[in-house]
Amino acid sequence: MVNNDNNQSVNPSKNFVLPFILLLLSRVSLHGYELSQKLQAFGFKSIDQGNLYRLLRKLEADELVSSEWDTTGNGPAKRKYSITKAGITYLKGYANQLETYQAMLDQFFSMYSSLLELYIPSFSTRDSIEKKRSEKRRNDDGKKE
Amino acid sequence: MVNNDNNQSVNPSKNFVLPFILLLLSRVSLHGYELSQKLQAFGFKSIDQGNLYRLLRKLEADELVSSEWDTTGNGPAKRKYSITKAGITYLKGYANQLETYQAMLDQFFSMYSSLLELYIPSFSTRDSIEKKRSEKRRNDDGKKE
DNA sequence: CTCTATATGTGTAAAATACATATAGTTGGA
DNA sequence: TCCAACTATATGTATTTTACACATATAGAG
Repeated sequence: MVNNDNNQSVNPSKNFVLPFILLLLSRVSLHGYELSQKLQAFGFKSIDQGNLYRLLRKLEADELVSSEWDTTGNGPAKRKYSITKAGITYLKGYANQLETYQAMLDQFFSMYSSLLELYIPSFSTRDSIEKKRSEKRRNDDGKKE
Repeated sequence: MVNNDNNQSVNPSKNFVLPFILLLLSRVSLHGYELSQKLQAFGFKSIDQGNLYRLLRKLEADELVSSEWDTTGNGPAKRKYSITKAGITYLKGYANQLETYQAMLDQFFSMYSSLLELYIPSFSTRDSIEKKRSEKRRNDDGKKE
């Protein structure tokens, strides 16, 4: 059922990996094990193989993705997953939720940074990370204009 | 026990509200119901009253916060919570985790935006929000320099 | 017969959530 | 003054979901 209601709370932990899967599939069709690799690149360290395949089957049952067998190439047939129109709609909805969540994190770190600056002596690690982030933002902005 | 190990995964859902509580208390001591209100302002829509007080008691048992009775003012005595040194340390650790998470969200939206631009016709809402965010970032960066 | 790839069963612990109930002091009105 | 309503904190309990882990199964390709 994958949570098709509108009661998504501010906490995105209900299948957090799901929007990333849909996002990846929205760009290009992928097999299960390819997805597993891409998700690791996203920062998901340990995706259980069995649970990933199970989730994909559920997504297909919910018609958020579709699949067809890919018999080209070596080895056994691979199930190639693609996103559906409903999947894109769902992805959009999930993205809106994540946006709220991202805003909360921004707010958190805004307060957190000033806290460190004011009250806590040694915060070099956090400071350097925040600096990197600012630089990345400038680059991102630059690309857009 | 509040999760004092180092096995925090990339998914921050284990008591997501907790770092926000610690952050709020790191600035000023607060009563339970004040916290409840501030958390709502942060974006937490529904904090169960009983569970919040229960969490605060647990945080005190774990010595991440301390409390004393505040008998000034009207109404019954209020328990005034303050963060402890261990609480600040814990907050720092949690902030590092949230940072990883924030980076994932940034990556997500970076891909998501370009996806919308390339493949999906009407995305004005999302676009305007992303524009606002970019502007905010520029302002934030400006303040730092 | 081993490797790759997909698939499903099962169990457990933690987490999220909800609702009920309890205690006790404060306040305002009949 | 008594009582009801309100504020504030506190704890019990139940349910469902989530996360995670591990085992096992099928089946084609080489």
